[in-house]
Amino acid sequence: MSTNPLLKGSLQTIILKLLEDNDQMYGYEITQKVKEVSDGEIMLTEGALYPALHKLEADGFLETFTQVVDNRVRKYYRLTEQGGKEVTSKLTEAQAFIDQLQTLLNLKPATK
Amino acid sequence: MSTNPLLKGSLQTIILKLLEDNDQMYGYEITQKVKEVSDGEIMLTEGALYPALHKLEADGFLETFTQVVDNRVRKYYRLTEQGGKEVTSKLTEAQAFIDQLQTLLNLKPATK
DNA sequence: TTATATACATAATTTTCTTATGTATATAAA
DNA sequence: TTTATATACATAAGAAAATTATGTATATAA
Repeated sequence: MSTNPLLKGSLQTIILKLLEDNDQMYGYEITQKVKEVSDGEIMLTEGALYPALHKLEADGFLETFTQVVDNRVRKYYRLTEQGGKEVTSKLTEAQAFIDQLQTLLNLKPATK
Repeated sequence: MSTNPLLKGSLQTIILKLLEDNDQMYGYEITQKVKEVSDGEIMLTEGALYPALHKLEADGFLETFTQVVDNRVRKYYRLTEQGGKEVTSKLTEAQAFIDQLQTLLNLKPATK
């Protein structure tokens, strides 16, 4: 439960980037990966994750296939070609945002 | 206009930080300052700004007073003591968020 | 048998924006 | 002179994107 209001807006970008690095992932795996990489600080809630995945699929950025493992269904997501382009675009946007925010908040790391 | 979905959640922090640096500011002045510092890339809309200011005041972080300049009313905002503490808290949170996001998106500047 | 982990999903609600609209004065341009 | 732009506030309608709460179902550890 990230309780961090600043997470708003960055979820799609995080999902797309993970799928660029990992080729194919299923929802639960994404939550665990984010938890792991963020040292437990960012916990994706299902109520945010699944609708976000569905929207990215509806927008044509992700495609899916299912697989049964241990009698449980996993729904895997993979980037489409359009999704691949979208990652680049979203990452550029994210970098610009971070730069602007750091400038506005005076959080720029000292230039060396 | 900023159209940047990543701005979501950072507006309050931006306002509080500006008021930490500038002692007292009025709404329109804040929009111009943000525009200036961000090289015109971030345009605060009134529909976002004024409700945010009102909420920060209702939460006890800001206090107000009005002044008439050239027959036009300006509503100035200033940090309360509680607001002063809130800035520190929000900035810490913002820094943590930026760090996590950069890690997740592999945007960390190379460590030297 | 009970709690926790794995795995999906949706509904109700809240927060926080965008867009549109409204009021009003000052000043520069046509 | 009247029209556009800038200054200055505000709110309402609607959309986007979360949180919180539920719900279903299986596997495994206590």
